[in-house]
Amino acid sequence: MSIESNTVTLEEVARLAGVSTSTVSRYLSGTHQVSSEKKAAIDSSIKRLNYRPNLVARGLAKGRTMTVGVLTQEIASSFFNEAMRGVEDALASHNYEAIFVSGHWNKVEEEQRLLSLIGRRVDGVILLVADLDDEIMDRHAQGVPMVLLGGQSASMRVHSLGFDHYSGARMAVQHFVELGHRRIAFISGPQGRHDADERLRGYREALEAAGIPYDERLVANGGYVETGGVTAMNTLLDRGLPFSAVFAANDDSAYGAMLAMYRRGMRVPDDISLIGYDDLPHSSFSLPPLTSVRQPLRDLGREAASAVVALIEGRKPPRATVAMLELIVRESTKALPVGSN
Amino acid sequence: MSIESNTVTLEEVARLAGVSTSTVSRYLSGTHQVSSEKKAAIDSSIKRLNYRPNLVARGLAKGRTMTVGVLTQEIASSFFNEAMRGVEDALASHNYEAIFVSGHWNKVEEEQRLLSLIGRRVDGVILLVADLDDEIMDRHAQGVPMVLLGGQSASMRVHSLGFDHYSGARMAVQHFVELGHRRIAFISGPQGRHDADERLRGYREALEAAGIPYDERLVANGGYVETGGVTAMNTLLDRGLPFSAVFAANDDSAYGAMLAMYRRGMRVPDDISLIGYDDLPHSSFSLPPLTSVRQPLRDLGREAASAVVALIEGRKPPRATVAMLELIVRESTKALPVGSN
DNA sequence: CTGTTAGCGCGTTCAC
DNA sequence: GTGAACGCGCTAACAG
Repeated sequence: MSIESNTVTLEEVARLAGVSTSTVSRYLSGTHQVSSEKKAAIDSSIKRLNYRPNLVARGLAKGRTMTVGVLTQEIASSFFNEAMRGVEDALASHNYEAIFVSGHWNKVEEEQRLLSLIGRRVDGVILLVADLDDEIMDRHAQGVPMVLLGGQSASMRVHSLGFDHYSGARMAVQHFVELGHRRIAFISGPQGRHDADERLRGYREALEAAGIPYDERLVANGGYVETGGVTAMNTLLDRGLPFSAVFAANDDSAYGAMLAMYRRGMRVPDDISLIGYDDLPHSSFSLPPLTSVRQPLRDLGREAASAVVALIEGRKPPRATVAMLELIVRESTKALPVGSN
Repeated sequence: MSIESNTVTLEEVARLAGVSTSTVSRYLSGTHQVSSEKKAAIDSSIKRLNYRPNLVARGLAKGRTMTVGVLTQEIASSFFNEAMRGVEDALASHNYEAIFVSGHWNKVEEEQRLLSLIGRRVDGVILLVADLDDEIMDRHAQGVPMVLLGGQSASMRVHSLGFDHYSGARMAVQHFVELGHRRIAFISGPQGRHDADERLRGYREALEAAGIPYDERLVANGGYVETGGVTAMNTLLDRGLPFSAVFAANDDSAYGAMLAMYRRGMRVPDDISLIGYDDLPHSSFSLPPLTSVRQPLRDLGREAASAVVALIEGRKPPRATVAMLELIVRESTKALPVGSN
């Protein structure tokens, strides 16, 4: 029978075990040897009292909390899920723990949360696609090891782990080209956001590399969201220019595009081929299952975690092992019959 | 220019301002009046040193951390998103903050995370659909105010805020009945899980209420996941019994069902009508947009938060205001032509 | 109103 | 190996 109350302290454990608090502390942290008789006494004492170390006190005493804060946008988005898993995994293997807070795509809130994390004295911070200004990141990175995952900070203090959006976009377009498509439209993401701009650039340069002139009338903004995808697809279709393929800057806008086509009675890939980006879990189950560019989110999360830990421990973060982008080919793309177009 | 270092303490602020630490502390917490000259001195001192209170030390001193821990399953799932937002909102209005950790649907991990939260001395805990045994919840609820959102604990100590899965299921089936359907299949969730069982019960009793005999051959397990939905739908179809409508225990399995039909060239709702449960954000964009049962997740999250705060402050949690379930009718359901079936 | 003195629970010297 | 004493940064009595 364990005794109740959550306010059992190390001191009580020590008293019951007939030893000093230092001994208990040492035994718990495993830093020193402790005679086996005392070990036993302490063990049973801990069990009887149902003792749980007070992490707050420990944190204050050691000046380290063994936890890293993760600032995400929407704490629940399938996009972030994989990355967070990677972060948790890697952290756990280093005996650190992650706590999550969310910024809700709002700069002000984001900074608040970041400050709160720092106030909690987390040992490090991982910014999962932050929207923060470089200057702000830089300022706060003075106080705590910080890595930015999925972005590129100008600050020397923050360790950036970017995604290669440019190459991913090129892969997608190139796949269309290989299938014989030449009239390829693009549903872009939010202008001004680095990742969105890079994907657009990839689209343009892949076209160029294939000797296909860039035509801005074949580009419409989808803002990375489903409704935007619907609108963009309608815009594209209404402009009346022919195209046989569409590359959407992310899967969500691709879903929207599919819905727009569905409403018009058009079929993917028979009428138009479609490729998305991010390879969300759902993309295996859309109608039809969507061809998409997959980023090794989990691995990237792991790397981010390893990087903070390295930073925390005063080492320099390992060189990023270039994670491989992958085009997951499903059923939304189809070769263009020779001679058509 | 603010000075660097994150190790600025209250004491340094006090010294620079020429006052005692208590005065600074009091000014910061606003518990006592402080002369306006000192206020100014402290303010400028804080600014110059770029002081941030050490929340760890504060937590130790006060015995309260002003934070509640939220244990979720998949930290990033659209299902939990709304609920978490509600939790954050309500908590913020009470000056508490939320930190999230995830149990990954794994009992062992779940308990670990819970212990970690308690070790961090959070003032309260919200279990967002926990898988924990009643006994374990009960044990830990001794030490900290605990509310279970989306479940029903046998423990008197934990404040349960259940969802009304039963009624939701009845709503769905009843809608089918009103549309003239009588051969209604069901894709069930994981057997043994309370919510899944309740949805099944709702399905059965709604049938009964409509004078339709329950036929277990019209039920197949989808396990709440897409792949399960595919399998279940195939099973149902392969059994050869006629049915004109399918109620899936959640949206994910409904998506799977749609894919299975798509593969067979069947159309929703022309060949078969379909209703899901949870009304995930994506359901507005599936092909066709899915009719689904929506739970007021955000409101429930708010209630959970208000309940923990009440518990923490020694009040008794307000009586749950019965949140309304809603059937969101989209395009996956269709009336059966009179005389058919 | 404000300074002084004690802790909060734990890790960590420093002696033995 | 082990205990005593001190300190982490802050709040909370206790006296003015």
